[in-house]
Amino acid sequence: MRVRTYTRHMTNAARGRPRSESVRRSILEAARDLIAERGYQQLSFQAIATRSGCGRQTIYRWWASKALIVADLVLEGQLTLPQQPVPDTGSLDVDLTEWLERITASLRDPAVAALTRALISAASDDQGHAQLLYAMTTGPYHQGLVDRLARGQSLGQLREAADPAALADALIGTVLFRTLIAGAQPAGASAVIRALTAP
Amino acid sequence: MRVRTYTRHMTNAARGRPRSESVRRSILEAARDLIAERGYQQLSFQAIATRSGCGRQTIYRWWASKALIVADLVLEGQLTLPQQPVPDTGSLDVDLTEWLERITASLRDPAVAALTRALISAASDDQGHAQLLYAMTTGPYHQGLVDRLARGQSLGQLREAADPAALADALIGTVLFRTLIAGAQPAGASAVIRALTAP
Amino acid sequence: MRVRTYTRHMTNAARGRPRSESVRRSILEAARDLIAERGYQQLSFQAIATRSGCGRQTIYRWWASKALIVADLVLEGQLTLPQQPVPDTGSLDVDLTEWLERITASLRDPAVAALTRALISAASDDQGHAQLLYAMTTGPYHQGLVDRLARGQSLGQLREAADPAALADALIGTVLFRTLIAGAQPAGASAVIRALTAP
Amino acid sequence: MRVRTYTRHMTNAARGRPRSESVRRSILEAARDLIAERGYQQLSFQAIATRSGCGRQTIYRWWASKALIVADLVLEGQLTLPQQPVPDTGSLDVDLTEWLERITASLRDPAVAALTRALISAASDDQGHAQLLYAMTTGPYHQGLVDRLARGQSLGQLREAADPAALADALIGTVLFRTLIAGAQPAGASAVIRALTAP
DNA sequence: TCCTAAGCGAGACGGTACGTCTAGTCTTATT
DNA sequence: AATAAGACTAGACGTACCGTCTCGCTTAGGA
Repeated sequence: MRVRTYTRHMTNAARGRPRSESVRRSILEAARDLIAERGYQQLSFQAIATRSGCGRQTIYRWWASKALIVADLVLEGQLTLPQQPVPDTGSLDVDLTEWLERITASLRDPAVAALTRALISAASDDQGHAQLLYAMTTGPYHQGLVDRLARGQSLGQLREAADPAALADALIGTVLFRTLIAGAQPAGASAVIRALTAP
Repeated sequence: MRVRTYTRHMTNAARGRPRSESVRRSILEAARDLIAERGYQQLSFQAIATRSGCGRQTIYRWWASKALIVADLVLEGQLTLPQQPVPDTGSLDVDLTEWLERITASLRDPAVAALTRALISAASDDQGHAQLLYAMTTGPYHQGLVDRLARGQSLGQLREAADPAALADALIGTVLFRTLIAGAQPAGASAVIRALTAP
Repeated sequence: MRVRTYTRHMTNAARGRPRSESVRRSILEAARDLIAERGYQQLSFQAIATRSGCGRQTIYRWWASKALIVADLVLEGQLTLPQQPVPDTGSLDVDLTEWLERITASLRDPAVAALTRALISAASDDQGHAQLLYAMTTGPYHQGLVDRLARGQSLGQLREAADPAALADALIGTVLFRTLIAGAQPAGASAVIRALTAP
Repeated sequence: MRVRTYTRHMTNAARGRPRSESVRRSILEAARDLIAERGYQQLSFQAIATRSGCGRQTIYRWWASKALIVADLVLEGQLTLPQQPVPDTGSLDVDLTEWLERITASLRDPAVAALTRALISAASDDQGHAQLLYAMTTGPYHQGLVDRLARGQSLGQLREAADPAALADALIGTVLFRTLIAGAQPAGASAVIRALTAP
């Protein structure tokens, strides 16, 4: 991920023609669109170059693999599970179910599903960056979930033995796995919520 | 998967040289070994043919895609999460934790991890066969988990509101997702178990 | 040069799809035309494939380098100095001058010049095949010249000390060098002839 | 070849930073060494820049093509057939044979052969500058040969009908052609000498 | 002493071609 | 027919150069 840009900052030399920001954006946009249209597996450097109108070498110069392009898409915020804030109506049960519904609704959009699936493929593809990509994918709403679970726990809506961070991970994992890989409704997550929050 | 073989049975004509079973097995074995060694993404028809010593066309004749070869590997029982029976010592908490430990232990074997990851990639790759591949992957131990959860529930070790089938799905999903994609320890699953089974 | 075809003959197995003669010819024709149009240096596997309508790999399968394609063009007789028989009117002086004139006339055709220059470039380029290419280039008329010189010598029109084979080489070398590399009229060759044959 | 420098003289403005003579020399030296090591075909602007430590643009600024760099190498005297004076012992036959031996001996040095071959390639490559490059290559010893031949002719060691200039050209052409392109011993030239100078 | 013009190292950019690999399809002889 | 063999078109891979284009820095007059 822009390791070279980082190096530049280190040496603060800034020699030579500066990197073109517009080219960088057009590459990321082309990659995003191609993933949405045909999926991560079909994505190729060639196709990105053709679509974005740049030379193939320009992509190789900045990204070592498809997985790292996907990582940059995440950093750009162009590729995440939609940022769904967890509501707080006072009832943990109701709020988690509502959040779950919103997440699954947005995953019904083929483009969003394709982009998220790309993240999973990228992580599965490239074990060296798996944790990075995983953190990028789940990070944004992990914290929101943890906070909401902890608030519910302090009100006695979640038993003491439950670890909010672990539960948040399990909920996200279950949703993504069921929805994107199994291609099924994430009924399990909803049931888990009920099992956890039942009095 | 072997659609043509099926057609044969229908028309019961069976003219010409019969399909070679030994070739079929050597192809599947070659595919299995190549997945274990280099992963699903790197798997190619070419490499399978070379390794198994058959002609490339023979593979194309019987399998339309890499994903369907993986499906056959599952049918052959050469490619699944290891068949871990859920123990029953009387304590649901202890038994689930034990099962979880065994599963994660077997996933630490790189070959097993690669084969399982291949199933996930194949399902993610080929949406048309996603549910089939998903069922093949999780089927073997899904039922065992459901049974054990139901027994615990009847003994009051799991609250009434929890649906054993949904919980089984969530546990499996969480384990696979965390272990294979995130490349992390499936701490979440363990915590979920504690949260669910705490008195 | 068609080493693999030769191997085929050796093992006389002839398994698999046989090589397409029409493709082979279209490749050689495309190469010949491209050399005539743009020169040997500009010739590329890419361009040959595009022009002949074949896949690039097909060319790599049969020829390891541009130089060897040129060698095959020679074997095909599509690429030589034009086959000019040395006349025999009885006067060595007159006949050699006549032959020289015909050769230089045909080299004034840009296509012929380009093809012959390609042979020289190929030999200069690829030291490993230099002698082969040289023999291919000069072979066809070398013998004719030697014969004519020997006949003249036996009639006393060429001094005894002159070696016909060496003189033939020198004449050809001088013509090609002057015409193709220096881009000048091969006045030298004509003068050498006069010097040699003067009484 | 340094067209811009010439322009400078015309406008006698000479503003801005003057051309660096040290950079110019390091570029020519790098080109010379690379030709000696890997040949003219493999020579690239890129490699010259890397080896000489200058920017690529600096080379493009002053030379339009590889062939013109070679031309400058000749002007610098860094790239010619070795300057072999033609001896004069009184016997034309002996002297020419001696000269021929020296020339071929120096061409046995791979670096000298590579540099000379580069000149031929450059001339063959770039028809626009062919005569220039040819003149640069042969010029230095052409005159020496002509002089020696004329002296021999005046002593009756060479028949009257022979044109010294044309014979010099033929000798040089034969040597270069046989040695550098055919990769063979220039036996022909030696035989031509004997044929010409025999009583 | 500043200003302006040009040379220079560096390196990004759109390209073309390389040589290799794989995908699918096809055409042989053999089994 | 199925099989091994392998040629064929197609196209992606990652690399190397091409020729062009900015950049910041340097080095010289001339103002």
